[in-house]
Amino acid sequence: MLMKKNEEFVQSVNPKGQKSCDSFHNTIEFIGKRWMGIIIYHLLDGPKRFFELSAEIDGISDRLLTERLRDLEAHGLVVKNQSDPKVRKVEYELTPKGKELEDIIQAIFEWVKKNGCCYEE
Amino acid sequence: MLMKKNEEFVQSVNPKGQKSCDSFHNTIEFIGKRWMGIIIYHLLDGPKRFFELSAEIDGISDRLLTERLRDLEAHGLVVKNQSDPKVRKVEYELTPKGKELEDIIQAIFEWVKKNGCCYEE
DNA sequence: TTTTTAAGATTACTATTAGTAAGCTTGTTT
DNA sequence: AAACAAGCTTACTAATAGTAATCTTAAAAA
Repeated sequence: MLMKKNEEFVQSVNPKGQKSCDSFHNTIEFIGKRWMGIIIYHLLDGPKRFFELSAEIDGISDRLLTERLRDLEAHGLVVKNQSDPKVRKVEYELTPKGKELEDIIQAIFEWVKKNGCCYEE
Repeated sequence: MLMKKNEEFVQSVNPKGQKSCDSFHNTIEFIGKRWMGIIIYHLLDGPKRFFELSAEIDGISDRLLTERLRDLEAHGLVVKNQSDPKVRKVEYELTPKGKELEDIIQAIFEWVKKNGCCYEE
């Protein structure tokens, strides 16, 4: 599998026989949180205001948009820009680290392009 | 953003001004479900038995492993092989469609490699 | 000037999803 | 014959998500 392509990522095996891939695990679970991918996807366009994200992302609530943006901030993937605190203009922008998530989003796009949707309700 | 790289994916905008990207949305939410990525990652090694996945994936419960495998089956990403129904040997294997998820997993690996872990508790 | 509206949240509550633990069935090992 | 293992399923609790209402402050409208 991918380990062959990236020798650096050959996984060690712990005493229980489990692969130790905590940072991979943590990352995949973090960016896999509900709405996370879509938010990142929309931020790849450039900095956006809260209400813009809210309007563009169909179905997300203010509560979860706030929560996810705080998560992203806390992990250094997004910065919150509020030039003048007196003015209610807050912009959220991907950090360089956040922008590098584009490759992941791109890979998902490619998959969908080849394989179509995998999920319908 | 990525739309520039993939003209096919230029998004249309619906009357509410929302990007219409349902198959992308559905897919990202599906593969972003808790444990999904890790399960796919472990299946990229080749076909595996239930107890092997259970042992390799630190912290997953039988209940959710079953549930996720059923999800994956239902969406054609995994097939369940049980050569002889009298023998309790069940193997789960990625379909070609499932194997193509490797690029996504790979992209996450690359990100972690460059940027380190984004999440710790 | 008073009223209304909008941005960017927070709070309270319900519903859905995940985690924990036990149990079930059938075949194999001791 | 008893104990154990694979692959589930069930019942229950905890955590996360969804819905809706509310809040603050500033600017726009009346």
